[in-house]
Amino acid sequence: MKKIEFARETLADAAYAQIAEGILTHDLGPGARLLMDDLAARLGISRTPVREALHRLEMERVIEPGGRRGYIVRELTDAELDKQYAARGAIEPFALAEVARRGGAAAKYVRSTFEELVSAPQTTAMEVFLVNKAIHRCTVEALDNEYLLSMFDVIWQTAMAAHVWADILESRSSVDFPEMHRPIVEAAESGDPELASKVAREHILAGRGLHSIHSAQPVV
Amino acid sequence: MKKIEFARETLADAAYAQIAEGILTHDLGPGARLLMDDLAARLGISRTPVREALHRLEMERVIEPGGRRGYIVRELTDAELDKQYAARGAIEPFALAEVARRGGAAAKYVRSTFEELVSAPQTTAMEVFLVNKAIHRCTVEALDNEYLLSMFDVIWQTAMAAHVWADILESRSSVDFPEMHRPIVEAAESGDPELASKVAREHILAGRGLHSIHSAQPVV
DNA sequence: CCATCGAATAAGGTATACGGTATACGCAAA
DNA sequence: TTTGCGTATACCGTATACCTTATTCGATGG
Repeated sequence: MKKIEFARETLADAAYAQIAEGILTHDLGPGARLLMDDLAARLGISRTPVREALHRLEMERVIEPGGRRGYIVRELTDAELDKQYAARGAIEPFALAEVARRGGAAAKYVRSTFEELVSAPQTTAMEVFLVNKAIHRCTVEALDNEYLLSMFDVIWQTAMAAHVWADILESRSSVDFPEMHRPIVEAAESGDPELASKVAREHILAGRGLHSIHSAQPVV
Repeated sequence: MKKIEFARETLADAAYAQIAEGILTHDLGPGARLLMDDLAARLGISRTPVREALHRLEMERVIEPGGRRGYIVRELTDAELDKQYAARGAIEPFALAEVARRGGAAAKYVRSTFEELVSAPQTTAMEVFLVNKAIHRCTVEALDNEYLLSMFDVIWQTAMAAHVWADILESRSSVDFPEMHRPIVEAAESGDPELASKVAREHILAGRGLHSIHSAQPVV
């Protein structure tokens, strides 16, 4: 059941969602300049909520100030991807190990979330991104610690700007996303924190390798 | 030479700083209700920059929405302190271990930052907070990874609302803040990631214990 | 005294106007 | 052709007005 909460949604929230979607789907590609007046005209609303949405995206490091003229959609370099994956290394093994240590409800939560997500649609870049994020996020959610969640989100929000998700999708014939994550779930249920930490670290290392595979191909 | 950059400060930035200071110094105590119109009048500016500042503090979890009426300054419960310290456990041992692994410039940065901070003034709650934060933050800064830094800041920004820093200060006769952190620096220089991780974890555990000591005293 | 209803008020989201600053453009002089 | 200067324009931060919604308050009736 999906609770209807759109009565609480502000124009700023809607603007944020629209701009974020544009970034993820390449409508607003890397390096694109976002001017609040233009976006306001395009979205048919005033500048105020657009300004808020842009500030939020800035805080999430999805965009960066473009001098005196608006914002620029950030493009993640290889070096920055390395940093993202290093940061993932700080939190995801920690979280998975803790889930394994606790077992019980925490592990069950990871399992049930995974089973729901296995059959979720993954035909667009956005869907791939959201499912991947959700699978990893559930291992942190299971710990019921808002700080850990925010730390996770710090990384994954910016990952939105990593257009490599669409690129990985292009080579999907060689990548089975749900099955790649099954070891995560099994580790969560293992009761062995050391094993869980190891599985998470290896998964992250392998994930970074997927990006490398793409980078090795010529850009047309 | 200090570059003059105050021309870049907006009223929203100034409002943020003022409100944050009020929260840390108890002028705006826990549970206090912040209404943007009141604050605007008090600060002598319009609602717009105040609104921005409040949103920023909200995102940093220093304040939370108070239903339809403004924001409430959050008070950290014991349970939430536990979560903060757990989250610290994810990132600070990771960072210190990495500094130890790298050694060289990273370890030197931690040492030099520490030596600067040892003699920094620590007579007010704010000063104690800032120095403590800076010492721990430098172990993350040394890694030059903005994601790790943001993860660190996610925890420590909210810690601003932890008024226990002033309380710990009251019992300072039994706490030597700089010396408490010297093992951190030595671990950074040790070249031993496992040792560094252990030192960080123990330091965090001991730090949580300081809060407990306070909580055990009657509240007058 | 308590419950209900309508009006007033409080508070915030949004639209729009104003002003400041940086940048771009056009023109004249060297 | 290049450089410098003045003007116009672009863009954003801020102030203020307007509108909506929720809450509070006061009056009335049972």
